[in-house]
Amino acid sequence: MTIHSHEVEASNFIKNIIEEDLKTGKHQVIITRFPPEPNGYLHIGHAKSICLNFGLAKEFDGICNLRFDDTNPEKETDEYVQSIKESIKWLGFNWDGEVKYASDYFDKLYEFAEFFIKQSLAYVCDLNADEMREYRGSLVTKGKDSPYRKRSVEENLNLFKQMREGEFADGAKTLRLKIDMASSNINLRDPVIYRIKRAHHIRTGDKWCIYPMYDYTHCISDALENITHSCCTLEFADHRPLYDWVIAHLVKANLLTSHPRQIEFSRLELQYTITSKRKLNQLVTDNLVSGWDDPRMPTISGMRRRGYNKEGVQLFAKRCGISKSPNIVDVSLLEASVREELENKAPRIMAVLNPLKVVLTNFDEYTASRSAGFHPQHAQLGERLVELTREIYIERDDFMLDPISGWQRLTANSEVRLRHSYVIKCDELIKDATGNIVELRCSIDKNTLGKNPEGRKVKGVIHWVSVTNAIEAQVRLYDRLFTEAEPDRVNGKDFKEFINPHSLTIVKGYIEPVIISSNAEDCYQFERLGYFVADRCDHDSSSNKYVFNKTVGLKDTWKK
RNA sequence: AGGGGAGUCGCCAAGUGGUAAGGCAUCGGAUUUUGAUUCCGACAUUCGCAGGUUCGAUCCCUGCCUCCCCUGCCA
Repeated sequence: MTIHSHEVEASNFIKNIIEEDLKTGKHQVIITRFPPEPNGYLHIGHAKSICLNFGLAKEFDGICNLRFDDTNPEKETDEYVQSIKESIKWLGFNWDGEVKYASDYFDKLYEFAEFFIKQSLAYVCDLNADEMREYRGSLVTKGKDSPYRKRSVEENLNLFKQMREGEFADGAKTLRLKIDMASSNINLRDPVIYRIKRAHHIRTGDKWCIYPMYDYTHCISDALENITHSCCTLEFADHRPLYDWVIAHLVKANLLTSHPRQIEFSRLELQYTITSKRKLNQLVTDNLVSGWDDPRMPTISGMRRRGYNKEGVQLFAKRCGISKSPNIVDVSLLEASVREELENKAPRIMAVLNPLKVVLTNFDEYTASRSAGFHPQHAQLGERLVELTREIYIERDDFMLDPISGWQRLTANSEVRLRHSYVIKCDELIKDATGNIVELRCSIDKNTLGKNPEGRKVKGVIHWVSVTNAIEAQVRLYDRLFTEAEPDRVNGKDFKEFINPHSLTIVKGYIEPVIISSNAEDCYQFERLGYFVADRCDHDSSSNKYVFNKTVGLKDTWKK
C-alpha cells in the first residue's frame, strides 16, 4: 500500500453525496453492492467498480454486498460465478455476509408482479418480439398501446399464473408494466418485466420457466438488501425513472421499506484494449488469446497472471477517479501504478534474454564473487552470492560495434561495469563466417570489485549471467494486445483486425540460479529489463519448469 | 429529430461567484554499481464557443458547437 502524502485523493461526486446523506442523517450507515452478471470474467472496468463500491463501504464504515444478477440463465454459468468471486477476493475485498443472488428473490419478485397486476399496473401481452418493436415506436416517434393492455386484472392474474406453470411456449407472452407508451424515455414504454424462457438456471434449476428482467429485478433486489447507494454506469441513467417508478409503488404499498438511490458514473475505457464482455468472450472463443486469463487480457485474472499486483490495480482505480465525463485512460497510468507497487517489493535479480557470450580471458582461481542485495534500498529483502565465472552471457543489446552518441554500455575497446561484479574491457570480437559477432573476449580489472576504478570513471553498468550456472527458463514477453488505441471505435472495422501480431514473444532466458526455489506468482525485477512474474499456471520449479511472464518494463528515459 | 449524459493541460481529475488542486505523461537538473528508484525544478493569464448578468464568472443566465448513451422478450 502506497499512499503518498503529496498525492491527495481526489474527492468525487459520489462521495460528496454520501457525505451529505450521512451529515443530514438520511442514512446512519451506507450499504453499497457490486452486482455482476455471471456471464463472463471480470475486467479492468469491473475492477474500477469493485474498488468504488467496496472502497466506499470501507471508507464510510458501511457495508458492501456481492450480488449476482442472475436473471438470464442462458448466458450464465457457475464457472463465471467462481471466477468472479475469486477475482474480487484477489483484488483484496470481502463482501458482507453470504453472497447474494437476484435469484434468491424470485419468489418475492413474482409476488410483487402480482401486486402490480392487481393495481392494474401490469398486464400480460401477447405481442411477439417483432410486433412489440413496432408498437414501441422509435426514438422520435411515440409508441402505441398494445391491444392487450386493457385485459382485466382477473385475466392477467390467471394468464400470469399460467405463464409460470408452463402453459405457453417460450416467447409467446410477456408480462409488462403499464406505464406510458408515449413517453420520450423508451424504458418507460410498458417495459417487459417477465419473459417465458425454458432454460436451466445455475441456482434454481428448472423451477422456473419465466424469468424477471433486469430493470424490474435490480431495483427490487437493491431495496430488499437496503442498499443506500446503487452505483452503476452511465448507460443506466435512462433507466433510473423506471427504477424509481417500481420502487416508489412498492414502498407506497408498504411492500418495501427502502428506496435506494441509483447514481451513475462513467465507465472506464483503457487505451489499446477493449472492455466489452461480449468482445472479450469473442477473443476467447476464437482462440485469439489463450483464455480469459491470458496475460494480454484486461480481465482481472489476466492481469493477475500478467503479474499486476492488486495494490497496483487499486492504485490505478484510485488515480482514474470517478466522474461522469467520457474518458479513455492512458495505459501509462496503469503501468505506472503497477510499477510503483512493485518497486519496493520485487527482489532484483539478473536475467539475460538475448544472450551474447563473453569470455573473461584473465579469469582465474583468484577471481572473486560478491554477495549482492536483492534490493538496492531495502536490505531486509536479503542477499545472495552472484557468482562470476569465466564465461558469461550479456544482453546482445548491451554491445554495439558502432556506438551511437551517448552510448554508455559496451563497445570495442571500451569498459563497462558488470553489475555486482568487476569492470571489464572488451579486447576482442569473435565473428562467425558471415561476420556476425558471436563472442566477446574481455579482460577484468581486478581492482574494481566493490569499488570504482582508479583514475577514470566507468558509467555504464550492464547485467549478466553465468553461462555455467544460469538456469534456462521460458520467458513470455507481452506487448499490447491491439495496435490501435481504440480498436473498437475505428469506422466500420472489426476490432479483431487490430490485434497486435507481436503481442506475445516467447524467448529462452538465462536467469540467476536463485530462481530454482521460486514459486508460481513470485515477482522479480530482472534488472534493467523489467518486472517479471513466475507464471501462475505453468511455472513449477519442483519439476524444473521455469516460466516467467513479463509484467511491465522499467521506465526508460534514455533518448537515443 | 425525441430523451438522457458530458465538455477544465497530451491522458485522467478536483474546484466553483473572488481570480485554476493533484496524479500520469513530458521536459530540465542532482544522486545512483539498474540509462531504474529517489530527489529537486518546469509544465493551463486559462476552464468547448459566443453573448449577457456582476466590481469580479470556469462557476449564474441565454444561444450555439462537439462527443457519448437509448428503439433486447440482454445486463
